[in-house]
Amino acid sequence: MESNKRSEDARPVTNFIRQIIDQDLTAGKNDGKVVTRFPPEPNGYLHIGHAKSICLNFGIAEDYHGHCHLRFDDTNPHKEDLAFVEAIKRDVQWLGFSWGEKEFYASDYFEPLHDYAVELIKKGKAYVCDLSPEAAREYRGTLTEPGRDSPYRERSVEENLDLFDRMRAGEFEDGSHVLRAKIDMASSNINLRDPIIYRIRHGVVHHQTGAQWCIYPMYDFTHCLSDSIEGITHSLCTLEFEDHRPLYDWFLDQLEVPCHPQQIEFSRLNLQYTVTSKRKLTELVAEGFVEGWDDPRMPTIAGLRRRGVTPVAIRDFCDRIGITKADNSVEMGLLESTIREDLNIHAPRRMAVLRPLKLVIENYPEGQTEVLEAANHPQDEDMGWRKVPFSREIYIDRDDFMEVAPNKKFKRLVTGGEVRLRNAYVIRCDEVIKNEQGEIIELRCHYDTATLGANPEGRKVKGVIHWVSAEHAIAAEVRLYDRLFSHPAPDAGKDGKDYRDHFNADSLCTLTQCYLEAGLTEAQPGDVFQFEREGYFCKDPATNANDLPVFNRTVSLRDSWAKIEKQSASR
RNA sequence: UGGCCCUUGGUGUAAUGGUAACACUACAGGUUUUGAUCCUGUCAUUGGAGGUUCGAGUCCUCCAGGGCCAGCCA
Repeated sequence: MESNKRSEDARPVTNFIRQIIDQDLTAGKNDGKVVTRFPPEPNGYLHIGHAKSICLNFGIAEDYHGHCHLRFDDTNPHKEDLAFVEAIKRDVQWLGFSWGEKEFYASDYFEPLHDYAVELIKKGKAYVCDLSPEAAREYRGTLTEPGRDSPYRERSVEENLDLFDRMRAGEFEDGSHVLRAKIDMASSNINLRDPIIYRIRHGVVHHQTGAQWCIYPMYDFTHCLSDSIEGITHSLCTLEFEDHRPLYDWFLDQLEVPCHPQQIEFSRLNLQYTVTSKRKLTELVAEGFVEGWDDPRMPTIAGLRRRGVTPVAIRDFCDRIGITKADNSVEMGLLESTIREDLNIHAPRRMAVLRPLKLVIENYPEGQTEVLEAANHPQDEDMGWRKVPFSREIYIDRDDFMEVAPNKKFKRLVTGGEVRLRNAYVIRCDEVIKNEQGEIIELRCHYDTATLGANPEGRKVKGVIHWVSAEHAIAAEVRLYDRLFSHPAPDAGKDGKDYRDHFNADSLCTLTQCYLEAGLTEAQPGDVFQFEREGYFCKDPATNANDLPVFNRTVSLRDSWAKIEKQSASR
């Protein structure tokens, strides 16, 4: 069983929110209880930015022996879907968090919410407004000019009660009436300029409440009251809700509520070369830039899972990025680093040739097969050993051979040179066979029989390359992924460009003629291996058009040779 | 030209008036049957200017830069 606890020597995770909670606890606030909530709207899949919030909320609940509620913020049936509810639950669970019995829906509270609205009306703090959306916008004013009072602002309590009843009863059309809080049309905070708390929505079937309602409460009204009803102590949300906090507090101050949770805001995650906006991810799916929400290029939890990223890596990543109020731009390298760290420890090693080049060992007997032993992990004996067939004809990667070494640092196979075949023998290349176009199609080599598990005498062989036996290898498709966008901040919106303009057309590279070590036949969907010298690869749930197994590259190995090549190329 | 918020190495964070710490990246070495892993070392006087203080990344003032807000979205 994998532990989701941080290692002993790691410094404990702390942040300004945990410090506030610590202070609240010492002050004896909330009877010493800590209750948080993760409140997704079921209108899309969860992404890495949500993971930050999930780890924060569930992490705090765990560490303070409290609870974290999973609450679906389902007040806008127009955009929401039961399929998203299910996907969200699967993803939170997969990340390793459990909400137990604490699964809620804002729609569970539609009746009490309605009663709170009535209470507000009775207190003269809310009114039904007949202004059209366009007129309302005009009355609202701008950032620099105050708004004007609605002509319907001074309706009597009785009239408001009657009108609100009739809104609920379905007497009015969409957009014709709204219920608004009566606060201050001149406030410098636009959220306080008599915000709408109920709107009319006919003809939509809500995934939880069906056709029961034709009026739906707005976020600001719903959220604070849902928090209060559930006894949330700390309501953690992202920075864009900072301006809403006065409204959050206003509703709770006006109404007879069970408790007054504290809203605390933190900055959302910005991850370079991708987008963490549900709207944009929705568009990428809808417009066919990717194959779905779980496309391995997507920063969604489902995409990362299909890519082979583990929950441990994601949680570690969330620990490392921290929680602050500062705008941030996290490098993809940090995520990759946490992925590699986890996979390096846990992924069994295999050999796979992605761009095959045939190699014949001339002094190896035809028809002979030898079964060699290979360690599943070079540093972890407990992961055991496997058997790898070796024969006269093998495949190596095209990149591992050059007729002439480009520089003295090149350690792979060259004409007349020697190299170690990983887990096998040292070979020497004697001859290069080319086709009519001059392309290398085959290598003729000799092997040194004395070099299995032993170094050759009198000489040093520096290079080690991987291989597979041609006769025994299994054919497969391998998909290599690169960053989704070619710009570190694709959604910055500067220079008049749309994030779509930065889409990386080379984000998917499909290799259809790969050969894998025979034992990989038994790989199950979701299994992750290290293909030595290449990277980490995850077996995809599906096969390709030719019914071949598919492996997705989770992340490449760190590649210092590529750096050397790049440096010498730029010189 | 309104209100709210933010600013510590390339990046993300820590330091809660007392020697600027950690991780990632980068660079330089070492080990290695993965150019991986692992190990060692190097890289910031905290946006700017004043002020308070024995002492300021931390407190105060001003300035600069950045973010968010004018959905019947959340």
